Amino acid sequence: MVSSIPIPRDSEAKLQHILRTAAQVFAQQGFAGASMRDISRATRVSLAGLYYYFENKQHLLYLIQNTTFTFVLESLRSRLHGVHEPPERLRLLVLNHIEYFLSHPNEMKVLSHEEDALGDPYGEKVQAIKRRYYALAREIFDSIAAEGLAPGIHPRIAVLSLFGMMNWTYKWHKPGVDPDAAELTAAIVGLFLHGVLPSGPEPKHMFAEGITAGDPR
Amino acid sequence: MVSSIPIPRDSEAKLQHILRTAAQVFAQQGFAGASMRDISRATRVSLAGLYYYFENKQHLLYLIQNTTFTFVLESLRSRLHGVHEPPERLRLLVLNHIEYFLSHPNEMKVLSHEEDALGDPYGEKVQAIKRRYYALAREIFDSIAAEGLAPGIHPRIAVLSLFGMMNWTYKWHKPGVDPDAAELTAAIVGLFLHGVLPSGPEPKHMFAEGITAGDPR
DNA sequence: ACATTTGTCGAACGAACGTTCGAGACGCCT
DNA sequence: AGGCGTCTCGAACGTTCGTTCGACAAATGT
Repeated sequence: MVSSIPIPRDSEAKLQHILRTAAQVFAQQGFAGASMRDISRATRVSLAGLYYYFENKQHLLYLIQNTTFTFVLESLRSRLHGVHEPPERLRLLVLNHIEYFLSHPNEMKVLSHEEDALGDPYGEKVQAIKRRYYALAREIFDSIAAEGLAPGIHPRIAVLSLFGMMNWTYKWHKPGVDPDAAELTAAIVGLFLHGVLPSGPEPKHMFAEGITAGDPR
Repeated sequence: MVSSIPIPRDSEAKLQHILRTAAQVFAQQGFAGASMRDISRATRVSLAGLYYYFENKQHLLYLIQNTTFTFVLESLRSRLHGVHEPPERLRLLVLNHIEYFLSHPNEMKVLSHEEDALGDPYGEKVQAIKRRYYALAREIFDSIAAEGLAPGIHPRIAVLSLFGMMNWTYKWHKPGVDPDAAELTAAIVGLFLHGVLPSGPEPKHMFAEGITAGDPR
């Protein structure tokens, strides 16, 4: 199903309308699976008219990915400004990511799902932003790790696993059923820092091998 | 790049050859982005000849997903047989998943990436296996949670985050550079159960072993 | 008033798509 | 030898693909 918002007159606004709608189509059908005619139909812009706003189909995908990724990255930067406590910076990273994911699911799905779909005039530019984003996350993680890290944790694996948790949400999160951004952020940060097991001051009896808990059914 | 293994004579073996090679093509170009002619070229089977082995393109994708998923699920079942300690069962779940991921990256990428690409004669069947797989994971998690859980953890989110960590690996894991299945499994299980921060009685001065792991990238 | 820029689109292009058809080659039974 | 499944494929079908072209209306500048 496709939105039927009246098309704005202004040109810049119309481009934004096309990007939003195209993101929806790409999210539903995939980049290769969606045709320019599908996008023409969804946007109510004629097939030829679309090419006034971008050079070709790949360029359209690039515009979606670039504006989305740039916004997420800049939004994170501004949120981090003036915050120096490493755990809070981590929380802001996850919150920023998840909030955008839940409020712009189409764009984020396109960003996650069509990572390799972009050829190499455009592909390299998106990769560059991605690397800056990862580097920032890695920086935040390292400053947390400086205060002490669980033994045997590779930083690279830890950070990529965190991205795995965050980016996978688009496959399962149902708005209204699953928790909202704040709660989901708390869950993921908690899981990432402390895991699912209680790690408090009293570890009770560390799990002895022999214990067989009752089968849940 | 595409393999050039001599084509086997036996028919069942040739089907397997087609499934393996097609998985490679789908992994590289996506399901919608790969044409039957691409698969014909990669398998060295004529375009028309392919249709002796399956009804249409969707059916081909179904065969790949179904055989892969069935194998992973059955392989896990047999590994779990006779093992009753919840933590070890969790470890086997992750190990089985990661091992198959690293040894059959094309098939697993197709499984993760083309989840919705299947129309509804076939789609429902794959979904059914996926639900059984998730239910098994959820069962294992619940038996772990029965021994005590960190406060504020939703079981559904925890399990899906675990899948997120595991399934995201296909986006970043480089064989020979990143850790092998055993090590990656240990990292993910550790992360999932205890998080990245040192748990237990001594919160500080844990300068442990993970320090040298420079990020190759 | 007029020339120019900015948007918009119907119609068409050649190429590529998934699928089908009929014919033929091969091995195996009687 | 002859018939019969099994397997293979060149050639073609109709459809859809991304993209281009030229025409044209409305706004803008002078």
